[in-house]
Amino acid sequence: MTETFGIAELAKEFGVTTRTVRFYEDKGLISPTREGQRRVYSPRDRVRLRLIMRGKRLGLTLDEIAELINLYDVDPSEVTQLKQFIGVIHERKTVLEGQKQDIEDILAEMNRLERQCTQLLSQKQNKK
Amino acid sequence: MTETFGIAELAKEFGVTTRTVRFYEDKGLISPTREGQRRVYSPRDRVRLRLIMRGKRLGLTLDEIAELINLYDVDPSEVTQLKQFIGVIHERKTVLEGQKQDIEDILAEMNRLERQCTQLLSQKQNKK
DNA sequence: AGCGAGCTTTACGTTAACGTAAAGTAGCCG
DNA sequence: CGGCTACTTTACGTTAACGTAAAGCTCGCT
Repeated sequence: MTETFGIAELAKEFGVTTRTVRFYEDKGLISPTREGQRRVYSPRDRVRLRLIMRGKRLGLTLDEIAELINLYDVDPSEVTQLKQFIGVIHERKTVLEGQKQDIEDILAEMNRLERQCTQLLSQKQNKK
Repeated sequence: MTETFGIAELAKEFGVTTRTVRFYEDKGLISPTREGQRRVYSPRDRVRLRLIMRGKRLGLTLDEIAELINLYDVDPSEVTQLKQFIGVIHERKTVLEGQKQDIEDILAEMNRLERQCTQLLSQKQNKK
């Protein structure tokens, strides 16, 4: 028998409210089982939550996150599906590489600004 | 005299509506001058718009983007401000490096999935 | 003078992603 | 049994980031 989790437990682990976790269920992002009326989450649900959080850190909408997550559940027996799948992956990769470039640009600028500042600061410190 | 731009011109260039451009002005992100009643945008406004778009691609809110943009306008004469400034830069860098890591993780997975798919696909192609 | 194109302000509408409050249930503890 | 705690459903509220519609200026053309 595999480990299970309660809703409060998972919410705390990921730093969100239980409302949020239920909301993601409404949106079809996770599908916990029930034990009586209570929700019971599997390790798989937990992995999905982790993926959701990662997506959110990147500014994806829940719909986009759903599309990404569901990639893992594609049936690899149909050739047309496989081709579509590869197409989607390509699109996603393009966007992500753009984002990565954006980040590297900003990081470079930040580093430049930082150097400039520390230098200015040490100048002032010395003069005094 | 330096180049100027109309609102429709800039909107088209960045793929947004004029409403959006005016909205950013309301939020204090850009401050075009007026020529009679009409808005006139400088190259500086254009640069800011470019920065805004980059921020949006990274999933930042307009408030966060404003904070970032205003970093460029800090007065470098006050030591306390400089120190604060360096602090903000540090925070930003941490977040960005996290995002970058997220992206690299997903990209790695995408590549794995892609290889797996193309391989599956060529197998099916050969068997037929 | 009339008119259309392009701009303006004003203001109400919309969507996503939850927050928050109300009211009910199920299990355990003294 | 009463009460607490943790969960549940239902439903209305909120914020960000615009969309969209209405009504009015101004310039240039015919």
